[in-house]
Amino acid sequence: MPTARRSPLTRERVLRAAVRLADKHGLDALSMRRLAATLRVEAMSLYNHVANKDDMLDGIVELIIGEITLPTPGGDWKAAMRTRATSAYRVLLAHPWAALLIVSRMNVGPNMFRYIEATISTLREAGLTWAHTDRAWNAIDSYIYGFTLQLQNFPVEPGEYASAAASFLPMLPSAQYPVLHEMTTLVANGTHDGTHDFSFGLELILEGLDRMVAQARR
Amino acid sequence: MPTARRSPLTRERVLRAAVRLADKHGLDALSMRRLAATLRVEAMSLYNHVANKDDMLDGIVELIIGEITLPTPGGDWKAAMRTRATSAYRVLLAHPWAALLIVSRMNVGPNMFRYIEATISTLREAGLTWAHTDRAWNAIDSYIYGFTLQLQNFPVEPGEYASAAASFLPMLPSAQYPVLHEMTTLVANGTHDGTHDFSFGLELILEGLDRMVAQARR
DNA sequence: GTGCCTGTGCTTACAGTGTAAGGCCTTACG
DNA sequence: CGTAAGGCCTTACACTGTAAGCACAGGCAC
Repeated sequence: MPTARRSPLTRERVLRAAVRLADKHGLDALSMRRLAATLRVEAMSLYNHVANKDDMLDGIVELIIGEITLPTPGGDWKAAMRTRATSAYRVLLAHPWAALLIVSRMNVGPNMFRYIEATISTLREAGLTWAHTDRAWNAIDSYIYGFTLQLQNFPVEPGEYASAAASFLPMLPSAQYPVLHEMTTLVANGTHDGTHDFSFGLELILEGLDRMVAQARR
Repeated sequence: MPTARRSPLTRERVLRAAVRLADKHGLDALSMRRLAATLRVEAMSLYNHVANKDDMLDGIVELIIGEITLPTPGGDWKAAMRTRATSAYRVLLAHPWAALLIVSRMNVGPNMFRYIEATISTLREAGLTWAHTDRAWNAIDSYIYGFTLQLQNFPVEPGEYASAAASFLPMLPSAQYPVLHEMTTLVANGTHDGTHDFSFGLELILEGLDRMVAQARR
């Protein structure tokens, strides 16, 4: 008698389920037992498809790196890098666990390599030296990851900045923190919106690089 | 008969021991039981001085934030921000667990508030609007944390970049990753050192802000 | 002194973690 | 049909954070 056959586990299915679980319930909820449960399987069965938990985490990072739009070398390098950065930013927001994993482990995989290759070849074709390419790539990524992490760590929904600021004010006596107090008051007022702006710092960096390129051409 | 009295536990002593333990053996080794052991005490005794592990982690972040040199408002704002950034960078390197903790939790405490106050008042006195102050502060910190995390995550000691690059080369066939392959070859050669450079991106951001200030003055 | 309260450190216990070791059962192939 | 391989399972272990409650000390009021 054919028992109700479930489709067999694969590395792919395990990783996709892991991404779904982390997206929905956060990185802390992503334990081997819980992940197994979502696949209607016992924890140890996962180990037939991933070497261990670290391998699984590496796998889901690789998966979502593949979601980032690659910059295309050869055209407008600034636009390409902007596209890349905002795409990465969007992907990191869609998978709020990802930025932390990326910055806390070594990521080596085809998707990551493709991502790097597209990035540095774009910068090279823009006319940057090897040294500048390396540093530019690093500066942009530092900003992307740092910005995203700070944003996600900030436990206030956009649209609630004013009310959150108001509730923070009592902790910030103006005698000790005059400027911080004033800024918080302005946010509570609605005079200053206080929202984070990803493109601000990104453009600062891109424009700085642009000047470098222009200078090198002269 | 007076038993050998050990000095009593305090929050201060607990937190300092936690910093020492994390510095020496990493964040993963910082468990309540191990921390208690270094103080010759049982794990549960710690809970008389910290509310729980999260509270303890918040405490050690506050402690090391206090180690950062504050920027002094009023003088050369760019130099002040540079000093602040490099001091923060050095502190984060001295406590390799810190950056990850900072970007993965809300930090509220007097040291953190003082740090923010000094930062934004310096930027305000430089002539930036509230909006620009907020964004500038955020951009700089994003870069600091992102850069540090990427650096610490990169498991190669400075001085071993060349040999590490050489051992990576086989993973990077030039057919698929021509530019990445070439850059890695140059690092293996010693032609390009491949080291990370904190000040590169920092100066990009500071110069961008400088131009904003100049433009606003006109 | 006695009684009491408070605070500090301890023991025990529980639910949850990653994963090593090994057993069973289905499938594929000779 | 017999055998081998592999996927999934159970069991077990060492470790985690921390709740509950005990033991004992010091300080205070009387």
